[in-house]
Amino acid sequence: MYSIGDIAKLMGISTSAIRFYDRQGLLPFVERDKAGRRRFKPNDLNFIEVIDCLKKSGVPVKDIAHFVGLCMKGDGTLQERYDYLDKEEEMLESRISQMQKQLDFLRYKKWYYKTSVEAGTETIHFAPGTKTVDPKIKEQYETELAHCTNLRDLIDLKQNSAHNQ
Amino acid sequence: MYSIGDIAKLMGISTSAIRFYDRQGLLPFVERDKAGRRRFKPNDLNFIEVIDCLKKSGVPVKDIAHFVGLCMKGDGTLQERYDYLDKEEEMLESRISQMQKQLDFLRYKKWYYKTSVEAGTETIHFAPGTKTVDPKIKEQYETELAHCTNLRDLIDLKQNSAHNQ
DNA sequence: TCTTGACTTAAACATTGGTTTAAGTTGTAC
DNA sequence: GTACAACTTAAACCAATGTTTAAGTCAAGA
Repeated sequence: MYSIGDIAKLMGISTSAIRFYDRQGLLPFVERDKAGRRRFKPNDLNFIEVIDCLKKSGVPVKDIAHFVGLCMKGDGTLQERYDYLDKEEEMLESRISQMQKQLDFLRYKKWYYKTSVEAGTETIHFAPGTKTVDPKIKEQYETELAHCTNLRDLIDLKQNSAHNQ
Repeated sequence: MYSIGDIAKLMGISTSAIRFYDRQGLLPFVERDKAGRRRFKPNDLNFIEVIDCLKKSGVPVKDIAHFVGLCMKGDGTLQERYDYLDKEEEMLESRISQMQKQLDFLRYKKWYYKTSVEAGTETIHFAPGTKTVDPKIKEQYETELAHCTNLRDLIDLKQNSAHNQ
């Protein structure tokens, strides 16, 4: 049996967050001792793990409460629970590939600033005679990316770290 | 030149969101026509792209405003801007690997429910004589995962989709 | 017995990220 | 010249996700 404090430490969250989740219907399975204190059973950790996973996946509390509600209803909702997780799997996959896209763009911008720092000015990327970025700069990055074997060589700036000594 | 409505369509967000970002200091580079309306220059799209990328990466508006502030200060902040993006790259990488972990767990749970649906009951995963999940079930999944060639065979439920016809 | 620490609740508060509303301005098309 | 659509602002409002506060309960140890 675990207290709310034990679970808080275990999950790396605050006790007030756990009470909040309880209010929102995420923890209907938690029992109480005769003083009214929450007592988590070992099996409750299986629920906690799923809740934690869904939270970290960016699923809203309300949606998680719906899933937990299905779990409490017994074997009649197994298919529904599978379908729910199937949908969340798809959402998570698409969120990950979205973030991978953003990461690719961020790396282009790192290259943009690495080369700017090396040149001492951003103007090396400007179209001749303007103060605006040359539209072809990104293509240039993509060409360099396609021909390079080590991404880090392309985008990581080797700091001449004399530090402040 | 683009109006606020053009940009809204382009980015797939509302005009009120754009005005909110402006209030928060994300768009100090936007000019106005003599009637006070925002006029986005083609070069502004480079800023918009970065802002959009950082937003989609989960960076708070305040932090993005700080980066945009650096951009407005000219070549003196190039190193700082690089360092900022470098930090965001790391954060994004760690967020992606976090989500990948959650995805792996979600797939275990899909397997758990796929096999439950096929058996008609969740009790197949319970420890003998109890109403609680057998602690060894996850190991069993991991063994099956290690030996399987196609993840989808392991976790996807083939619906006997007679549908409702 | 008394104190201490961990728990309980309800209700107020805080923050982030916007949306909505109300009132007004402008350029264009009829 | 008048209507319309698209813009402007400030301020109010909203939902999600907790945190904080105030007042109280309880078990264990000195």
